[in-house]
Amino acid sequence: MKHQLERLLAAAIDSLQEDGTLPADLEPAIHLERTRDRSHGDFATNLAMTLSKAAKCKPRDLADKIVAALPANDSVHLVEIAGPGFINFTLAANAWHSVVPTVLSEAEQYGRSSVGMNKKVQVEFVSANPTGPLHVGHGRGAAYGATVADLLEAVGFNVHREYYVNDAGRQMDILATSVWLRYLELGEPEFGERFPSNGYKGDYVQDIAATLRRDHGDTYDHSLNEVFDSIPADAPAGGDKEEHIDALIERAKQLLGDNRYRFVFELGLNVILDDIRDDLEHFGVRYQEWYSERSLTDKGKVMQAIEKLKASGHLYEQEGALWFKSTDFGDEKDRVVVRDNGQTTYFASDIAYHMDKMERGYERVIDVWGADHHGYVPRVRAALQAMGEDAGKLDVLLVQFAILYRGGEKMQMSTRSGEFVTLRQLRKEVGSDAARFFYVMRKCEQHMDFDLDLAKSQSNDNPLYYIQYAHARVCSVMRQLEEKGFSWNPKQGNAQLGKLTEQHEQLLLMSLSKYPEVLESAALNHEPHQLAHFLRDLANELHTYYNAHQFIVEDAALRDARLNLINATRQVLANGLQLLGVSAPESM
RNA sequence: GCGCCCGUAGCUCAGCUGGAUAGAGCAACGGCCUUCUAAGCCGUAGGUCGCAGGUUCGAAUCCUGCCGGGCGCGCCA
Repeated sequence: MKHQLERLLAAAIDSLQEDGTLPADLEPAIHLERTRDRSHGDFATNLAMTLSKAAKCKPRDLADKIVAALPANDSVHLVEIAGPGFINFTLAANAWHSVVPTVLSEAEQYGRSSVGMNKKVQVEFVSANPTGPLHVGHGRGAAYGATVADLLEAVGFNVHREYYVNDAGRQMDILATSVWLRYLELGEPEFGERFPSNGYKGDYVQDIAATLRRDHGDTYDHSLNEVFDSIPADAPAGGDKEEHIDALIERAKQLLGDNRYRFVFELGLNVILDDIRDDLEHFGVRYQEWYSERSLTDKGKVMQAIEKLKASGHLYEQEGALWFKSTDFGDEKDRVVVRDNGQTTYFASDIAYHMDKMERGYERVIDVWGADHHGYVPRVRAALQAMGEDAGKLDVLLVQFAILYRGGEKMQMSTRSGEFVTLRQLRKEVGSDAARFFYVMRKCEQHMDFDLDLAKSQSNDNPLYYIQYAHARVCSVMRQLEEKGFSWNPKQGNAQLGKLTEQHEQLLLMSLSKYPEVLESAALNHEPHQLAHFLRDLANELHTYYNAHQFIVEDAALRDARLNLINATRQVLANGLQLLGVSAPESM
C-alpha cells in the first residue's frame, strides 16, 4: 500500500524533472508517512516542503504541481494539499480490503520481506564469561540480541547468531582455582575458612566441586600446608587481593600439574557452559555457532593479528610491553596487546576475533554488548581500521543494564560474590514469555528498572497477556462458531469484504497493512520495541472491535467477512509474537 | 576531570530519524457482563517535553552551554 504510493510519487517527481520544474540531478528521498490524525488522510508526504528550495517556488505551489503530475490510480480516493504544503492521500475504502486475503494466504510468511537481499549478517550476543550462570543482566542482552537476529532474518538477511566463549584468561583460572578449593574443603572443612574473598563464591562452584569429589575421590587432594604454605589465608586488610588470588592460581597449577589442573579447569568450563546453553535454549535463544576464544590462540589467529598490525606500523614497544597506537584512529589512549610478561591481552584476542569476523565475509557485523563496555568500542574500531578493514561494517549495540529491585531495594549483582538473580530464576518466577517480552519492550539504550515483585505480582497486568488474550479470543470465537453449528467460508469471506464498513474494521485493516512496514523498521533500526508496541496497539483494536460488534451473526456474508478479518488479525498477532520469542496461546 | 547513555502525565514508557492539536499503559475517578472469555470495552482527569540560548517555514527531535541521574575511563576479562 505504502510502496504503491511511493511509486506514484516517484513517477510524479520524474516528470517534474523532465519538464524542468525540478533540477534533473536531484535524487529526492521520498518520505511518506502514515498520518497521526485521520483528518489528514491516510498517508502524507512533506516532499513539497523539502523540495521547494530546489524548485525555487513556494511549497504549496510545488505541491500543486506534484499533485497534477501524479498518475491516476484506482486505490487513491482523494489527494489534498494541507497546512504549509503537506500532500495528503486518502485511499479508497476497498483499497484496504486486499490486505485480508493477502494475510490469509501468506499466513506465517505475511510481513516477511526480502529487503535484506540475503546479505550475510552476524549477530554476536550474550557472550558472558563462562564463570557462572547467566543473571538477569545477561537476560536482557539475550532477549534483545535474539529478537534483533530474528527480525533481520524476517526481512531477508542471512543471519549468523554467535556466542563468543571467553574460555581463556584469568577469570577462568580464578574459576578453576575456586572449584579446586571448594573440592579441598569437602575433604577438609578448614579449607573453607581459607577461601579467598574474591574467588567465585556461588553455590554452583560447590556443586561442581562435589561432582569432582564424587567421580574422582581424592585424586586432587592436597594438604592445607601444601596449598597455603607461604600464602596467607586471605589478603591482609588493605592488601592486594588480585595478587593474592593470582598466587593461589599459581599454586594450583604447580601442585596439580598440567594435566590435573587442565581437568579441573575443563570440568568447570563445561559444566557452566552446558548450563548456559540449556538456560538459553529454554529462553528460546539459539545459536549457529559457539566460538571459542581459545581456538583463536590455538589457530594462531592472535599472533596473525598482531603481525598484521605490526606490519602496518601501528605497534610500538614501551616499558617491555607491546602497544597498539589506537590514538591514531581516535581512541583516547593507546592500548597494550602484549604484556611485559609476554602474555597477550584480552584485547589482542578481540582484535583477532573481529579480524576473523571480517574474513568470514559478513556484510554487517553486529555486536550486542552491555553498556558498561562502551569505552571499548573506539579501540575495536581503531584496530579494524588499522588492519585496513571497513569499520563501518561493525555495529555495536549497547544494551543498558537492567537494574533489579526486590522489595523496593536495589539488588547488588556480582558474579563473584554469588549474590545475583539468575536468568533461570527469573524464568521460573515470571515465565519465559513475560521475561522475553518485558526485556524488549524498551529500546536498548533506555535504562531499565526490573522490579521482581512487580513482575510477579502484576503478571496479569503485563502487556503481554493483553496481546496473548487477543489471540486467544479469536481462537475462542472460532470454537464457539462450531459449537453453534456455523462454519467459516474464507473464500466467501474474501468476496464479501465490502461488508466491512465499520470504523473499527477500517482501523484493523489499516493496522494489518502496516505490519510489514513495522517489521522492516524494527529490523533495520534494531528496535524490537517497535514491534512490541505495534502488537499492543493491534490487540487493543481487536479488543475494541470485539466489544463493539458481534462476529457470529446470522448474515452469512457479513459473518464470513468478519471472520476473515479477525483471523487475519490473529495471524498477524501470532507472527509478531513468534518473532518476539513468545507463545501465542489458543486459550487462556 | 574526560567520554558514552538517559531526562516527556503521579509511576513505567512511546513519539515513525525535523512535521500538523505531544500519545499509550499502570495508578485515580465514573460507566458497561441473561449476548462470541470482563485477563476486556467506553468515558473523565492529568504536560512550561530538565533549564537557557541558537539553527528554519516548523524543534520533544539538530547545535552550544548549564542542571540532575546512570555507566565507563587497568600491562583485568
